[in-house]
Amino acid sequence: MSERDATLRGYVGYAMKRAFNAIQSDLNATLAPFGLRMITYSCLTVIRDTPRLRQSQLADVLSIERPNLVLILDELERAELVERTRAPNDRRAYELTVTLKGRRLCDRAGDAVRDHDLRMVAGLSEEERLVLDTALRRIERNGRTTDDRTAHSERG
Amino acid sequence: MSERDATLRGYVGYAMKRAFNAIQSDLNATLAPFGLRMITYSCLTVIRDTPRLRQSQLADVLSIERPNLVLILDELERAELVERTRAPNDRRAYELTVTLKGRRLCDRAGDAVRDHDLRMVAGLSEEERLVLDTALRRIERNGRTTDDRTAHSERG
DNA sequence: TATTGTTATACTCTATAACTATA
DNA sequence: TATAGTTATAGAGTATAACAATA
Repeated sequence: MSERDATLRGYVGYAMKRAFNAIQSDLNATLAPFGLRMITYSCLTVIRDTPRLRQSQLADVLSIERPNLVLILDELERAELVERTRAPNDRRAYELTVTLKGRRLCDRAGDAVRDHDLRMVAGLSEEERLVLDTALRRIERNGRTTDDRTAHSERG
Repeated sequence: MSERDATLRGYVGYAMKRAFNAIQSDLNATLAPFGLRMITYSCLTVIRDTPRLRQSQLADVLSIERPNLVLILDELERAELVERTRAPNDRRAYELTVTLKGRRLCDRAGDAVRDHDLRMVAGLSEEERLVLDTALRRIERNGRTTDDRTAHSERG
């Protein structure tokens, strides 16, 4: 049974896209009962873990553009999971905090997400999971270095 | 230096998203000089590799919806890389073929994509790359089985 | 009736420019 | 002048319903 995407299967990028689609789909199904999506769960978690986090810092951490974060935080605030409070020293900025309700939801959703994550790597040995994690970090890093290369060659 | 996304870093899915973003960004930069995107390159390659491929089959192979494929093929046909010809036995269907121009572009772009793919896994040993590939396939497969589970529980 | 390709449409995600209020 | 958050907007990518032609 020769697969029609045999050539593409030779690329790590193709396998990665298919694997990531599987994860994304299962994760969104996992989070839907909590009224969360991938990005809102990610924001909620980072805010809970980081005291006095500002919007621009959160955008940096999650590699999303500042304008796109605004609507996400509006959504979390409307759901009473997160609050924006003025920073005392800089009246331009907001400090982000989770509400009690937000903390509780984050905990419960976190359990579900951990289950989901384990489900996705089921059948892989502990060592294989370790190698996978190493490889993914390395690929992310390789991407940053080729970013630089591209930026330089575009400038000159 | 405690990272603010430490909790998220514990998930394979989070590492995968970041790694895939890096790949996607580098791949699109790689393909832009050829006038191609990830999806158009994928279509071009599968069509070149598969004689008498039909649109619905291509959509199945690449897991994209039939309506979305129409515009992609319009784009490839406008660029004179691919042709739609009526299937002799079934006048509803089209058979897809690459033109000579399409074949040549696919070859040249393929070289660039292979370079890109190797760049992304630079620093990983041959064994680590093998484990990575195994793991990604496994995750994709795990996603399909939880799809089934979801579908069943949704039905009853 | 079912299938192939198509149209129309809508929703999410992402990216950029320009604005406001502060610094 | 530069920065934090915001608004408006536009481009991808993705998903579904409904249609015409054909099986």
